[in-house]
Amino acid sequence: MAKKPNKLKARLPRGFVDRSAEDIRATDEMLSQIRAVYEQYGFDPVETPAFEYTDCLGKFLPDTDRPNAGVFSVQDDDEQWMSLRYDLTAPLARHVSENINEIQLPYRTYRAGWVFRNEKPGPGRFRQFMQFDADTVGAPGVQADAEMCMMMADTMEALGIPRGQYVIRVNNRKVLDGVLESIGLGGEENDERRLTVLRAIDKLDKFGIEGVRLLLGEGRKDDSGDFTKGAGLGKDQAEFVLSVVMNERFVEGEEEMALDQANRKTPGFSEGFAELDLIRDVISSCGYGEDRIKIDPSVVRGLEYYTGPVYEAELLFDVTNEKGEVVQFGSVGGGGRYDGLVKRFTGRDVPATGFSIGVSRLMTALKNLGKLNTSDVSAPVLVTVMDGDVEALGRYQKMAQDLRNAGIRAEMYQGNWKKFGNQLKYADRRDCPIAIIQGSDERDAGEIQIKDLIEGKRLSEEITDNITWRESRPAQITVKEADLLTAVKGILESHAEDRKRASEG
RNA sequence: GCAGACGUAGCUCAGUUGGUUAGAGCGUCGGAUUGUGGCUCCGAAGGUCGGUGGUUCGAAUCCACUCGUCUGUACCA
Repeated sequence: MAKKPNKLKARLPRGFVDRSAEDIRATDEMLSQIRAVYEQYGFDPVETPAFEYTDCLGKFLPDTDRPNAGVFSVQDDDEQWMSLRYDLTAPLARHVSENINEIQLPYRTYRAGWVFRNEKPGPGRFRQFMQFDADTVGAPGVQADAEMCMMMADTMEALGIPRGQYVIRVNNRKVLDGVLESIGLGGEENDERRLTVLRAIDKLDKFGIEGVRLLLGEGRKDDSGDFTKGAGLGKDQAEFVLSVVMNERFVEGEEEMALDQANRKTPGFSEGFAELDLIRDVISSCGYGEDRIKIDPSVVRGLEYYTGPVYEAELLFDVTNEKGEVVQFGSVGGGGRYDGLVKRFTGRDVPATGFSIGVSRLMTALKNLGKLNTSDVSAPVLVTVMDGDVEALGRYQKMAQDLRNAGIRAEMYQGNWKKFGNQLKYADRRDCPIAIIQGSDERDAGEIQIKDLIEGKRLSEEITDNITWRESRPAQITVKEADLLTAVKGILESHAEDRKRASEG
Protein backbone atom coordinates (compact mmCIF):
# COMPACT_ATOMS: atom_id res chain seq x y z
CA MET A 1 0.00 0.00 0.00
CA ALA A 2 1.56 3.19 -1.11
CA LYS A 3 -0.48 6.31 -0.77
CA LYS A 4 -3.95 6.08 0.66
CA PRO A 5 -6.59 7.29 -1.69
CA ASN A 6 -8.43 10.34 -0.45
CA LYS A 7 -11.57 8.97 1.06
CA LEU A 8 -14.76 10.92 0.63
CA LYS A 9 -15.87 12.13 4.00
CA ALA A 10 -19.38 11.03 4.93
CA ARG A 11 -21.08 13.95 6.56
CA LEU A 12 -24.52 15.26 7.20
CA PRO A 13 -25.32 18.86 6.26
CA ARG A 14 -25.45 20.91 9.42
CA GLY A 15 -28.85 21.39 10.93
CA PHE A 16 -30.11 18.06 9.62
CA VAL A 17 -30.35 14.75 11.45
CA ASP A 18 -30.79 11.10 10.68
CA ARG A 19 -33.65 9.56 12.59
CA SER A 20 -33.24 6.33 14.51
CA ALA A 21 -35.70 3.46 14.62
CA GLU A 22 -36.62 4.53 18.13
CA ASP A 23 -37.28 8.13 17.09
CA ILE A 24 -39.35 7.08 14.12
CA ARG A 25 -41.52 4.77 16.17
CA ALA A 26 -41.97 7.35 18.91
CA THR A 27 -42.87 9.99 16.35
CA ASP A 28 -45.37 7.71 14.66
CA GLU A 29 -46.98 7.06 17.99
CA MET A 30 -47.21 10.78 18.74
CA LEU A 31 -48.62 11.55 15.32
CA SER A 32 -51.34 8.99 15.70
CA GLN A 33 -52.31 10.40 19.10
CA ILE A 34 -52.51 13.91 17.71
CA ARG A 35 -54.35 12.73 14.62
CA ALA A 36 -56.95 10.96 16.74
CA VAL A 37 -57.83 14.25 18.47
CA TYR A 38 -58.09 16.19 15.22
CA GLU A 39 -60.24 13.51 13.62
CA GLN A 40 -62.49 13.52 16.64
CA TYR A 41 -63.03 17.25 16.15
CA GLY A 42 -64.09 16.57 12.57
CA PHE A 43 -60.97 17.60 10.69
CA ASP A 44 -59.89 15.89 7.46
CA PRO A 45 -56.33 15.43 6.22
CA VAL A 46 -54.84 17.08 3.17
CA GLU A 47 -51.21 17.22 2.10
CA THR A 48 -49.24 19.55 -0.08
CA PRO A 49 -45.75 19.01 -1.49
CA ALA A 50 -42.50 20.16 0.05
CA PHE A 51 -41.83 22.62 -2.79
CA GLU A 52 -43.86 25.66 -3.76
CA TYR A 53 -43.21 28.50 -6.14
CA THR A 54 -41.40 31.04 -4.03
CA ASP A 55 -43.88 33.85 -4.61
CA CYS A 56 -46.69 31.69 -3.23
CA LEU A 57 -44.89 31.23 0.06
CA GLY A 58 -44.65 34.82 1.08
CA LYS A 59 -42.63 37.93 0.80
CA PHE A 60 -39.22 36.37 0.46
CA LEU A 61 -38.46 36.59 -3.21
CA PRO A 62 -34.98 35.41 -3.99
CA ASP A 63 -32.80 38.30 -4.94
CA THR A 64 -29.35 38.32 -6.38
CA ASP A 65 -27.71 39.08 -3.05
CA ARG A 66 -29.06 36.32 -0.86
CA PRO A 67 -31.29 34.01 -2.86
CA ASN A 68 -31.52 31.58 0.05
CA ALA A 69 -31.95 33.85 3.03
CA GLY A 70 -34.27 32.04 5.37
CA VAL A 71 -35.56 29.63 2.77
CA PHE A 72 -33.98 26.99 0.58
CA SER A 73 -34.62 28.00 -3.00
CA VAL A 74 -33.77 26.57 -6.38
CA GLN A 75 -34.45 27.77 -9.88
CA ASP A 76 -36.54 25.51 -12.07
CA ASP A 77 -35.48 24.89 -15.68
CA ASP A 78 -38.02 27.47 -16.79
CA GLU A 79 -36.21 29.88 -14.48
CA GLN A 80 -39.05 30.14 -11.97
CA TRP A 81 -37.92 30.18 -8.39
CA MET A 82 -39.14 27.38 -6.18
CA SER A 83 -38.62 27.03 -2.43
CA LEU A 84 -38.91 24.37 0.19
CA ARG A 85 -41.86 25.30 2.41
CA TYR A 86 -41.00 26.88 5.74
CA ASP A 87 -44.38 26.28 7.31
CA LEU A 88 -47.60 24.50 6.44
CA THR A 89 -49.91 27.50 6.54
CA ALA A 90 -48.84 29.33 3.40
CA PRO A 91 -49.03 26.13 1.29
CA LEU A 92 -52.50 25.46 2.70
CA ALA A 93 -53.61 28.94 1.69
CA ARG A 94 -52.28 28.22 -1.80
CA HIS A 95 -54.11 24.88 -1.92
CA VAL A 96 -57.40 26.35 -0.75
CA SER A 97 -57.13 29.26 -3.17
CA GLU A 98 -56.41 26.97 -6.09
CA ASN A 99 -59.37 24.75 -5.25
CA ILE A 100 -61.67 27.35 -3.77
CA ASN A 101 -64.59 26.34 -5.99
CA GLU A 102 -64.47 22.67 -5.03
CA ILE A 103 -63.86 23.10 -1.32
CA GLN A 104 -66.83 23.34 0.99
CA LEU A 105 -66.22 26.15 3.44
CA PRO A 106 -65.69 26.24 6.32
CA TYR A 107 -62.94 23.77 5.59
CA ARG A 108 -61.64 21.86 8.60
CA THR A 109 -58.33 20.27 7.76
CA TYR A 110 -55.11 18.91 9.25
CA ARG A 111 -51.72 17.72 8.01
CA ALA A 112 -48.31 16.73 9.28
CA GLY A 113 -45.20 17.41 7.29
CA TRP A 114 -41.56 18.40 7.14
CA VAL A 115 -40.75 22.07 6.84
CA PHE A 116 -37.39 23.65 6.12
CA ARG A 117 -35.69 26.78 7.32
CA ASN A 118 -32.34 28.00 6.13
CA GLU A 119 -31.26 29.47 9.43
CA LYS A 120 -28.61 28.97 12.04
CA PRO A 121 -29.26 25.59 13.64
CA GLY A 122 -28.83 24.96 17.35
CA PRO A 123 -29.45 22.23 19.86
CA GLY A 124 -33.03 21.14 19.35
CA ARG A 125 -33.27 23.51 16.41
CA PHE A 126 -32.97 21.96 13.02
CA ARG A 127 -33.20 23.11 9.45
CA GLN A 128 -35.70 20.37 8.75
CA PHE A 129 -38.39 19.65 11.30
CA MET A 130 -41.91 18.39 11.50
CA GLN A 131 -45.05 20.35 12.11
CA PHE A 132 -48.57 19.09 12.63
CA ASP A 133 -51.18 21.70 11.70
CA ALA A 134 -54.92 22.07 11.99
CA ASP A 135 -56.85 24.87 10.34
CA THR A 136 -60.39 26.05 9.85
CA VAL A 137 -60.64 28.03 6.64
CA GLY A 138 -63.67 30.20 5.92
CA ALA A 139 -64.79 30.68 9.52
CA PRO A 140 -64.96 34.37 10.44
CA GLY A 141 -66.13 34.06 14.04
CA VAL A 142 -63.68 33.87 16.91
CA GLN A 143 -65.61 30.87 18.25
CA ALA A 144 -63.47 29.00 15.69
CA ASP A 145 -60.39 30.32 17.49
CA ALA A 146 -61.82 29.18 20.80
CA GLU A 147 -62.29 25.72 19.34
CA MET A 148 -58.67 25.69 18.18
CA CYS A 149 -57.49 26.48 21.71
CA MET A 150 -59.60 23.73 23.17
CA MET A 151 -58.34 21.26 20.60
CA MET A 152 -54.76 22.21 21.42
CA ALA A 153 -55.42 21.65 25.10
CA ASP A 154 -57.01 18.29 24.38
CA THR A 155 -54.05 17.33 22.23
CA MET A 156 -51.59 18.11 25.02
CA GLU A 157 -53.48 15.79 27.32
CA ALA A 158 -53.86 13.09 24.68
CA LEU A 159 -50.07 13.09 24.48
CA GLY A 160 -49.88 12.35 28.17
CA ILE A 161 -49.04 15.82 29.47
CA PRO A 162 -50.99 16.13 32.73
CA ARG A 163 -53.30 19.04 33.34
CA GLY A 164 -51.36 21.80 35.03
CA GLN A 165 -48.16 20.92 33.18
CA TYR A 166 -49.12 22.91 30.10
CA VAL A 167 -51.12 26.02 29.33
CA ILE A 168 -52.58 27.50 26.18
CA ARG A 169 -52.07 31.25 26.34
CA VAL A 170 -54.30 33.46 24.25
CA ASN A 171 -54.02 37.06 23.18
CA ASN A 172 -55.32 39.21 20.37
CA ARG A 173 -53.23 41.13 17.90
CA LYS A 174 -55.89 43.79 17.76
CA VAL A 175 -55.24 44.59 21.42
CA LEU A 176 -51.52 44.93 20.86
CA ASP A 177 -52.09 46.98 17.73
CA GLY A 178 -54.47 49.19 19.70
CA VAL A 179 -51.87 49.72 22.38
CA LEU A 180 -49.27 50.66 19.81
CA GLU A 181 -51.62 53.02 18.07
CA SER A 182 -52.57 54.71 21.27
CA ILE A 183 -48.96 55.52 22.09
CA GLY A 184 -48.54 57.07 18.69
CA LEU A 185 -46.95 54.19 16.80
CA GLY A 186 -49.72 53.82 14.25
CA GLY A 187 -49.26 54.18 10.53
CA GLU A 188 -46.83 52.69 8.05
CA GLU A 189 -44.01 55.03 8.93
CA ASN A 190 -43.77 53.31 12.32
CA ASP A 191 -43.69 49.72 11.02
CA GLU A 192 -40.13 49.24 12.11
CA ARG A 193 -40.63 50.52 15.65
CA ARG A 194 -43.84 48.52 16.08
CA LEU A 195 -41.91 45.37 15.26
CA THR A 196 -39.24 46.27 17.76
CA VAL A 197 -41.84 46.78 20.48
CA LEU A 198 -43.56 43.48 19.69
CA ARG A 199 -40.25 41.64 19.73
CA ALA A 200 -39.46 43.18 23.07
CA ILE A 201 -42.79 42.03 24.52
CA ASP A 202 -42.15 38.56 23.12
CA LYS A 203 -39.00 38.39 25.26
CA LEU A 204 -40.90 38.79 28.52
CA ASP A 205 -40.44 35.22 29.68
CA LYS A 206 -36.81 35.26 28.59
CA PHE A 207 -35.53 38.50 30.10
CA GLY A 208 -38.26 39.39 32.59
CA ILE A 209 -39.97 42.71 33.01
CA GLU A 210 -36.77 44.69 33.56
CA GLY A 211 -35.23 43.30 30.40
CA VAL A 212 -38.30 44.22 28.41
CA ARG A 213 -38.35 47.69 29.95
CA LEU A 214 -34.79 48.20 28.70
CA LEU A 215 -35.66 46.91 25.25
CA LEU A 216 -38.64 49.23 25.03
CA GLY A 217 -36.38 52.11 25.95
CA GLU A 218 -32.78 52.60 24.97
CA GLY A 219 -31.68 48.99 24.69
CA ARG A 220 -30.15 46.14 26.59
CA LYS A 221 -26.70 44.67 27.01
CA ASP A 222 -26.56 40.87 27.21
CA ASP A 223 -24.17 38.61 29.06
CA SER A 224 -21.65 38.48 26.25
CA GLY A 225 -21.52 42.28 26.28
CA ASP A 226 -23.43 42.58 23.03
CA PHE A 227 -25.80 45.52 22.92
CA THR A 228 -29.31 45.25 21.51
CA LYS A 229 -30.81 48.53 20.43
CA GLY A 230 -34.22 49.21 21.95
CA ALA A 231 -37.41 50.69 20.56
CA GLY A 232 -36.62 54.11 21.96
CA LEU A 233 -39.98 54.63 23.63
CA GLY A 234 -40.40 57.39 26.19
CA LYS A 235 -40.91 56.41 29.81
CA ASP A 236 -44.62 57.11 29.61
CA GLN A 237 -45.11 55.03 26.48
CA ALA A 238 -43.06 52.13 27.78
CA GLU A 239 -44.92 52.05 31.09
CA PHE A 240 -48.27 52.04 29.33
CA VAL A 241 -47.23 49.09 27.17
CA LEU A 242 -45.97 47.25 30.24
CA SER A 243 -49.09 48.05 32.23
CA VAL A 244 -51.27 46.41 29.60
CA VAL A 245 -48.97 43.48 28.99
CA MET A 246 -48.39 42.79 32.66
CA ASN A 247 -51.89 43.52 33.90
CA GLU A 248 -53.22 40.67 35.96
CA ARG A 249 -56.78 41.91 35.68
CA PHE A 250 -56.54 41.73 31.93
CA VAL A 251 -57.66 38.17 32.23
CA GLU A 252 -60.93 39.29 33.75
CA GLY A 253 -61.91 41.36 30.74
CA GLU A 254 -61.89 44.92 29.62
CA GLU A 255 -64.25 46.25 32.26
CA GLU A 256 -61.93 45.08 34.99
CA MET A 257 -58.82 46.63 33.59
CA ALA A 258 -59.38 49.78 35.61
CA LEU A 259 -56.71 51.55 33.67
CA ASP A 260 -56.58 55.26 34.15
CA GLN A 261 -55.53 55.39 30.55
CA ALA A 262 -59.06 54.58 29.43
CA ASN A 263 -58.89 57.55 27.13
CA ARG A 264 -56.11 55.79 25.26
CA LYS A 265 -58.46 53.12 24.01
CA THR A 266 -58.78 52.80 20.28
CA PRO A 267 -61.44 50.97 18.26
CA GLY A 268 -59.06 48.07 17.68
CA PHE A 269 -58.28 47.88 21.36
CA SER A 270 -61.97 47.49 22.23
CA GLU A 271 -62.69 45.06 19.42
CA GLY A 272 -59.78 42.92 20.51
CA PHE A 273 -61.11 42.80 24.05
CA ALA A 274 -64.58 41.90 22.85
CA GLU A 275 -63.17 38.99 20.90
CA LEU A 276 -61.22 37.76 23.87
CA ASP A 277 -64.38 38.03 25.98
CA LEU A 278 -66.17 35.78 23.52
CA ILE A 279 -63.36 33.25 23.51
CA ARG A 280 -63.35 33.28 27.29
CA ASP A 281 -67.10 32.63 27.36
CA VAL A 282 -66.94 29.76 24.89
CA ILE A 283 -64.11 27.94 26.58
CA SER A 284 -65.44 28.40 30.10
CA SER A 285 -68.89 27.15 29.12
CA CYS A 286 -67.14 24.09 27.70
CA GLY A 287 -65.48 23.56 31.05
CA TYR A 288 -61.95 24.66 30.18
CA GLY A 289 -60.54 26.53 33.14
CA GLU A 290 -57.62 28.92 33.35
CA ASP A 291 -55.40 26.03 34.26
CA ARG A 292 -55.73 24.96 30.63
CA ILE A 293 -56.48 28.02 28.52
CA LYS A 294 -55.53 31.44 29.77
CA ILE A 295 -55.87 34.92 28.36
CA ASP A 296 -52.41 36.46 28.53
CA PRO A 297 -51.65 39.92 27.12
CA SER A 298 -47.96 39.22 26.62
CA VAL A 299 -48.38 36.64 23.87
CA VAL A 300 -47.07 38.03 20.60
CA ARG A 301 -46.60 35.04 18.30
CA GLY A 302 -44.83 35.82 15.09
CA LEU A 303 -45.16 39.08 13.29
CA GLU A 304 -46.33 38.69 9.78
CA TYR A 305 -49.76 37.44 8.88
CA TYR A 306 -51.76 37.15 12.10
CA THR A 307 -54.77 39.47 12.21
CA GLY A 308 -56.74 38.54 15.34
CA PRO A 309 -56.52 36.06 18.18
CA VAL A 310 -53.14 34.39 18.63
CA TYR A 311 -52.42 31.44 20.88
CA GLU A 312 -49.47 29.47 22.06
CA ALA A 313 -48.96 26.17 23.88
CA GLU A 314 -46.40 26.35 26.63
CA LEU A 315 -45.03 23.59 28.83
CA LEU A 316 -44.82 24.33 32.54
CA PHE A 317 -42.41 21.61 33.60
CA ASP A 318 -38.64 21.86 33.47
CA VAL A 319 -36.96 20.45 30.42
CA THR A 320 -33.35 19.40 30.78
CA ASN A 321 -30.68 18.81 28.15
CA GLU A 322 -28.26 15.88 27.95
CA LYS A 323 -26.11 17.46 30.62
CA GLY A 324 -29.05 17.68 32.98
CA GLU A 325 -29.24 21.46 32.80
CA VAL A 326 -32.65 23.11 32.73
CA VAL A 327 -33.13 24.82 29.39
CA GLN A 328 -35.45 27.59 28.31
CA PHE A 329 -37.86 25.62 26.24
CA GLY A 330 -40.34 28.13 24.85
CA SER A 331 -43.52 27.13 23.13
CA VAL A 332 -44.23 23.77 21.55
CA GLY A 333 -46.91 25.06 19.26
CA GLY A 334 -49.05 28.00 18.41
CA GLY A 335 -51.19 29.70 15.89
CA GLY A 336 -53.77 32.33 15.30
CA ARG A 337 -56.13 33.98 12.90
CA TYR A 338 -54.85 34.85 9.45
CA ASP A 339 -57.68 36.51 7.61
CA GLY A 340 -55.60 37.93 4.79
CA LEU A 341 -53.67 34.94 3.55
CA VAL A 342 -56.14 33.40 1.12
CA LYS A 343 -57.22 36.80 -0.08
CA ARG A 344 -53.76 37.35 -1.51
CA PHE A 345 -54.56 34.71 -4.10
CA THR A 346 -58.30 34.95 -4.59
CA GLY A 347 -59.17 38.52 -3.79
CA ARG A 348 -62.03 37.11 -1.77
CA ASP A 349 -62.31 37.43 1.96
CA VAL A 350 -61.63 33.96 3.27
CA PRO A 351 -60.96 34.28 6.98
CA ALA A 352 -59.07 31.42 8.57
CA THR A 353 -57.56 30.32 11.83
CA GLY A 354 -55.27 27.48 12.71
CA PHE A 355 -52.35 26.27 14.74
CA SER A 356 -49.22 24.28 14.40
CA ILE A 357 -47.56 21.83 16.74
CA GLY A 358 -43.79 21.51 16.62
CA VAL A 359 -43.59 17.74 16.63
CA SER A 360 -39.83 17.45 17.00
CA ARG A 361 -39.63 19.94 19.86
CA LEU A 362 -42.57 18.42 21.63
CA MET A 363 -40.96 15.01 21.36
CA THR A 364 -37.82 16.27 23.09
CA ALA A 365 -39.99 17.56 25.92
CA LEU A 366 -42.03 14.39 26.21
CA LYS A 367 -38.84 12.39 26.42
CA ASN A 368 -38.01 14.51 29.45
CA LEU A 369 -41.36 13.95 31.03
CA GLY A 370 -40.93 10.22 30.54
CA LYS A 371 -44.15 10.27 28.58
CA LEU A 372 -42.58 9.26 25.35
CA ASN A 373 -43.88 5.86 24.45
CA THR A 374 -40.64 4.05 24.03
CA SER A 375 -41.76 1.48 21.56
CA ASP A 376 -42.91 -1.88 22.78
CA VAL A 377 -41.80 -3.25 19.46
CA SER A 378 -39.59 -6.10 20.55
CA ALA A 379 -36.70 -7.35 18.49
CA PRO A 380 -37.35 -10.36 16.30
CA VAL A 381 -36.89 -14.00 17.22
CA LEU A 382 -33.74 -15.23 15.51
CA VAL A 383 -33.72 -18.52 13.66
CA THR A 384 -30.07 -19.56 13.64
CA VAL A 385 -28.43 -21.47 10.83
CA MET A 386 -26.42 -24.62 11.62
CA ASP A 387 -26.27 -26.22 8.19
CA GLY A 388 -25.82 -24.39 4.94
CA ASP A 389 -27.15 -26.86 2.41
CA VAL A 390 -30.09 -25.86 0.30
CA GLU A 391 -32.55 -28.10 2.04
CA ALA A 392 -31.59 -26.92 5.51
CA LEU A 393 -31.73 -23.26 4.51
CA GLY A 394 -35.24 -23.87 3.27
CA ARG A 395 -36.19 -25.43 6.60
CA TYR A 396 -34.82 -22.48 8.58
CA GLN A 397 -36.59 -19.98 6.42
CA LYS A 398 -39.78 -21.99 6.81
CA MET A 399 -39.46 -21.79 10.60
CA ALA A 400 -39.16 -18.02 10.38
CA GLN A 401 -42.15 -17.96 8.05
CA ASP A 402 -44.22 -20.10 10.43
CA LEU A 403 -43.38 -17.78 13.32
CA ARG A 404 -44.38 -14.76 11.24
CA ASN A 405 -47.65 -16.36 10.25
CA ALA A 406 -48.30 -16.88 13.94
CA GLY A 407 -47.87 -13.15 14.46
CA ILE A 408 -44.35 -13.34 15.87
CA ARG A 409 -41.65 -11.03 14.60
CA ALA A 410 -38.92 -13.34 13.27
CA GLU A 411 -35.89 -13.48 11.04
CA MET A 412 -33.43 -16.07 9.81
CA TYR A 413 -29.75 -15.28 10.27
CA GLN A 414 -28.43 -13.90 7.00
CA GLY A 415 -24.78 -13.42 7.87
CA ASN A 416 -21.95 -15.94 7.71
CA TRP A 417 -23.57 -18.95 9.38
CA LYS A 418 -20.34 -20.88 9.77
CA LYS A 419 -19.43 -19.04 12.96
CA PHE A 420 -22.21 -20.02 15.25
CA GLY A 421 -20.99 -17.92 18.15
CA ASN A 422 -21.38 -14.85 15.99
CA GLN A 423 -25.01 -15.70 15.39
CA LEU A 424 -25.77 -15.58 19.08
CA LYS A 425 -23.66 -12.49 19.49
CA TYR A 426 -25.71 -10.91 16.74
CA ALA A 427 -28.92 -11.95 18.47
CA ASP A 428 -27.63 -10.53 21.74
CA ARG A 429 -26.70 -7.15 20.31
CA ARG A 430 -29.93 -6.96 18.41
CA ASP A 431 -31.77 -7.64 21.65
CA CYS A 432 -33.48 -10.71 20.23
CA PRO A 433 -35.58 -12.31 22.95
CA ILE A 434 -35.21 -15.85 21.64
CA ALA A 435 -32.91 -17.87 19.41
CA ILE A 436 -34.13 -20.97 17.58
CA ILE A 437 -31.49 -23.65 17.08
CA GLN A 438 -31.70 -26.84 15.07
CA GLY A 439 -28.56 -28.69 14.05
CA SER A 440 -28.42 -32.16 12.56
CA ASP A 441 -28.65 -33.82 16.01
CA GLU A 442 -31.91 -32.09 16.81
CA ARG A 443 -33.14 -32.56 13.29
CA ASP A 444 -32.63 -36.31 13.51
CA ALA A 445 -34.60 -36.38 16.75
CA GLY A 446 -37.38 -34.23 15.34
CA GLU A 447 -36.59 -31.57 17.92
CA ILE A 448 -35.76 -27.90 18.14
CA GLN A 449 -33.79 -25.99 20.76
CA ILE A 450 -35.27 -22.76 22.01
CA LYS A 451 -32.92 -20.42 23.82
CA ASP A 452 -34.36 -17.72 26.06
CA LEU A 453 -31.73 -15.02 25.64
CA ILE A 454 -33.17 -12.69 28.23
CA GLU A 455 -33.31 -15.31 30.96
CA GLY A 456 -29.90 -16.52 29.83
CA LYS A 457 -28.44 -13.06 30.24
CA ARG A 458 -29.72 -12.99 33.80
CA LEU A 459 -28.18 -16.38 34.53
CA SER A 460 -24.86 -15.35 33.04
CA GLU A 461 -24.24 -13.05 35.98
CA GLU A 462 -23.73 -16.08 38.20
CA ILE A 463 -21.38 -17.94 35.89
CA THR A 464 -17.79 -16.85 35.80
CA ASP A 465 -15.95 -19.40 33.75
CA ASN A 466 -16.53 -19.81 30.11
CA ILE A 467 -16.53 -23.60 29.99
CA THR A 468 -19.47 -23.86 32.39
CA TRP A 469 -21.22 -21.03 30.61
CA ARG A 470 -21.01 -22.78 27.29
CA GLU A 471 -21.74 -26.28 28.39
CA SER A 472 -24.60 -25.55 30.72
CA ARG A 473 -26.53 -23.92 27.90
CA PRO A 474 -28.50 -21.69 30.23
CA ALA A 475 -32.19 -21.04 29.68
CA GLN A 476 -32.34 -23.40 26.78
CA ILE A 477 -35.10 -25.92 26.26
CA THR A 478 -35.72 -28.69 23.76
CA VAL A 479 -39.14 -29.16 22.22
CA LYS A 480 -40.66 -31.29 19.51
CA GLU A 481 -40.80 -29.59 16.12
CA ALA A 482 -44.58 -29.45 16.29
CA ASP A 483 -44.48 -27.54 19.57
CA LEU A 484 -42.26 -24.71 18.35
CA LEU A 485 -44.92 -22.05 18.02
CA THR A 486 -46.61 -22.63 21.37
CA ALA A 487 -43.28 -22.78 23.18
CA VAL A 488 -42.04 -19.53 21.62
CA LYS A 489 -45.33 -17.82 22.36
CA GLY A 490 -45.15 -18.96 25.96
CA ILE A 491 -41.68 -17.50 26.46
CA LEU A 492 -42.59 -14.21 24.78
CA GLU A 493 -45.64 -13.90 26.99
CA SER A 494 -43.63 -14.42 30.13
CA HIS A 495 -41.17 -11.76 28.90
CA ALA A 496 -44.07 -9.38 28.39
CA GLU A 497 -45.30 -10.05 31.91
CA ASP A 498 -41.84 -9.44 33.33
CA ARG A 499 -41.64 -6.13 31.51
CA LYS A 500 -45.05 -5.13 32.76
CA ARG A 501 -44.16 -6.02 36.30
CA ALA A 502 -40.89 -4.10 36.04
CA SER A 503 -42.56 -0.96 34.72
CA GLU A 504 -45.23 -1.09 37.41
CA GLY A 505 -42.89 -1.93 40.23
C1' G B 1 -25.36 38.23 11.33
C1' C B 2 -22.43 39.77 16.01
C1' A B 3 -19.40 38.23 20.43
C1' G B 4 -16.78 34.48 23.12
C1' A B 5 -14.96 29.36 24.03
C1' C B 6 -13.36 24.91 21.89
C1' G B 7 -11.52 21.32 17.61
C1' U B 8 -6.00 15.17 19.07
C1' A B 9 -8.36 7.37 17.01
C1' G B 10 -15.43 5.43 16.05
C1' C B 11 -16.40 7.63 21.49
C1' U B 12 -14.34 10.09 26.15
C1' C B 13 -9.96 12.39 26.85
C1' A B 14 -4.05 12.76 28.12
C1' G B 15 0.05 14.99 25.56
C1' U B 16 5.23 19.25 30.31
C1' U B 17 8.65 25.87 28.50
C1' G B 18 8.10 24.07 20.87
C1' G B 19 12.17 18.49 20.77
C1' U B 20 12.97 11.59 18.30
C1' U B 21 8.22 6.95 16.13
C1' A B 22 1.47 11.33 19.21
C1' G B 23 -0.71 7.92 23.94
C1' A B 24 -4.70 5.70 27.40
C1' G B 25 -9.56 3.83 28.46
C1' C B 26 -13.86 2.32 26.05
C1' G B 27 -15.60 0.50 21.39
C1' U B 28 -14.40 -2.37 16.67
C1' C B 29 -12.10 -6.73 14.39
C1' G B 30 -9.32 -11.53 14.94
C1' G B 31 -7.77 -15.59 18.20
C1' A B 32 -7.97 -18.77 22.88
C1' U B 33 -13.50 -21.46 21.81
C1' U B 34 -15.16 -25.63 13.71
C1' G B 35 -22.38 -26.50 17.75
C1' U B 36 -23.75 -21.62 22.06
C1' G B 37 -24.24 -14.62 23.95
C1' G B 38 -21.64 -12.91 29.08
C1' C B 39 -16.73 -12.91 31.88
C1' U B 40 -11.33 -13.45 31.28
C1' C B 41 -6.78 -13.55 28.48
C1' C B 42 -3.84 -12.66 23.91
C1' G B 43 -3.34 -10.00 19.34
C1' A B 44 -4.56 -6.46 15.41
C1' A B 45 -6.61 -2.50 12.82
C1' G B 46 -7.72 2.48 13.40
C1' G B 47 -4.70 9.54 13.29
C1' U B 48 -3.32 14.36 6.80
C1' C B 49 -3.44 16.26 15.65
C1' G B 50 -10.27 20.19 11.65
C1' G B 51 -8.05 22.68 6.92
C1' U B 52 -4.54 26.15 4.48
C1' G B 53 -0.51 29.23 4.89
C1' G B 54 3.38 31.31 8.02
C1' U B 55 7.41 31.63 12.15
C1' U B 56 11.30 27.91 13.45
C1' C B 57 16.93 23.61 12.75
C1' G B 58 12.26 21.43 14.56
C1' A B 59 4.96 22.73 15.33
C1' A B 60 -0.48 18.77 18.02
C1' U B 61 1.98 22.99 20.79
C1' C B 62 3.33 29.81 18.48
C1' C B 63 0.89 33.35 14.58
C1' A B 64 -2.74 34.51 10.53
C1' C B 65 -6.74 33.04 7.79
C1' U B 66 -10.51 29.41 7.05
C1' C B 67 -14.03 25.43 8.22
C1' G B 68 -16.77 23.05 12.07
C1' U B 69 -18.91 22.60 17.10
C1' C B 70 -20.76 24.85 21.59
C1' U B 71 -22.60 29.24 24.55
C1' G B 72 -24.85 34.04 24.52
C1' U B 73 -27.32 37.52 21.32
C1' A B 74 -29.98 39.07 16.74
C1' C B 75 -33.37 37.21 13.02
C1' C B 76 -37.19 33.35 12.68
C1' A B 77 -42.37 34.74 7.50
